[in-house]
Amino acid sequence: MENKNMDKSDYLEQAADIDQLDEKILKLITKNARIPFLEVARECGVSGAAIHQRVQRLLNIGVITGSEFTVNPQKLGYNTCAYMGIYLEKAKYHRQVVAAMRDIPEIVECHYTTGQYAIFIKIQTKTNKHLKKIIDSQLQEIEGIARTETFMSLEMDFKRQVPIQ
Amino acid sequence: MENKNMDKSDYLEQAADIDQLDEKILKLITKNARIPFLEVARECGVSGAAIHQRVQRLLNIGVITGSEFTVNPQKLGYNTCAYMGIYLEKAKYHRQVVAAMRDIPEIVECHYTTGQYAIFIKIQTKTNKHLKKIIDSQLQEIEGIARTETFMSLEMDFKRQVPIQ
DNA sequence: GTTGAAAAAGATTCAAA
DNA sequence: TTTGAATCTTTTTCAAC
Repeated sequence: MENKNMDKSDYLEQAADIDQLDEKILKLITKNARIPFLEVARECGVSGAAIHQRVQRLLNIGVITGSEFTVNPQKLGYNTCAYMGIYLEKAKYHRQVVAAMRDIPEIVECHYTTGQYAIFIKIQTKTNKHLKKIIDSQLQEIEGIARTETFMSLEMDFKRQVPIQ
Repeated sequence: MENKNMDKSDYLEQAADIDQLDEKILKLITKNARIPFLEVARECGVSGAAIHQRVQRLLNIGVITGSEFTVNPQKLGYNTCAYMGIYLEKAKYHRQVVAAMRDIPEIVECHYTTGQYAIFIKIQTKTNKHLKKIIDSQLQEIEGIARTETFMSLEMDFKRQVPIQ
C-alpha cells in the first residue's frame, strides 16, 4: 500500500455520475417518497420503466440510501431538542464513547468532530427534566467523557436535505 | 387572554394519542417509506384498509409530516459537514438572519438556540474550500451576524429519528 | 375502528429497439 | 438505456359490521 495511514475507504468518495434526469428524479422523490413512479415518469417525460430502473440504479450505487416517513417529534411528546459538545478525557476513548451513545436512543445524531469538542451530538428528549436525567445518569457515566456543553434549541427554524444539482 | 406573552401556539404541543398499533406502524414506515401497506398489515395482523386509514390519520393529526428518499451527500459530492454557532450583533436580528440563511441551500438545518450562540446551523458543502467561500462571501455578509464558530464533522457516526414508544 | 371485496392505479419484468 | 405491453401487487374506496 502506498500510504500506511490510509486504506481504500479513506480516499475521497467519488461523486456518482448523475445526469439531469437523475437530478429531476431525486428532487421529486426526496420530497415525497410515496410519489408514484408513474407520476415521476409523467413529470420527466419518460416511461415508468425508465424511472424504475433509474431509482434502482441510484439505490445500487448508494446515491439513495433508503426512504423514511418523517415524524414530528413534538407529536410524540419530544419537546426538548439540544446539541451537545463532548469533551473526552483522552481521544482514544472515542470509539467506546460512540458505542455507548448508540445505546441511548434519544441521541439522534453523533459526529466525530474537530475543534473544542471531540464528539458532537444532537439529542431529543421529552422534557428538559428528561434531558437532565440522561445527562446526569447516562452520559456522565460513560467512561471517557470528561464533560459536556449543551446548546438548547428553542425552535427549529428549518431542516432539509443537501441541495440536488 | 390570560397571559399577554403567550399565544395558542406557545402552549406545549400535545402529544398525539398513539396506541400500540400506531407505534408498530410508525416503526415500520419510518424505516422504509416504500414498504407496501399490505406488508405492514401482515406484520401487524390487521387488514390493509386499517393500515391505510391509520396512516392517513397519523398524517392528518401531524404525527407524520411526510416522507422522503434519503440521499448520501458524499455521493452527490458533498464531502464537508460542519456545525456552526452564530453570534448576532443584536438578538432582534434573529428573524432576518434566519431568512437569509434559508436562501443558502447548503445550510441544511437552522435552530434558534440559547447559550453562547443565538443561532446554530448545520451546513454541508462540497469541499472545505466551498465551506470557506460560503462563510466568507455569504454568511459574514449577512446583516446582523457578529461572528461564527465552526465545528467540523470528521465523520458522522450515526443518524436516526426520534425513538418511537 | 375494522373488515373484505371491487375497482383503479401502480410496480415490476422483459423482449425488442 | 429506453420503451410498451403483460402480469402481478398494491392502493383506495366503500358498504357492512
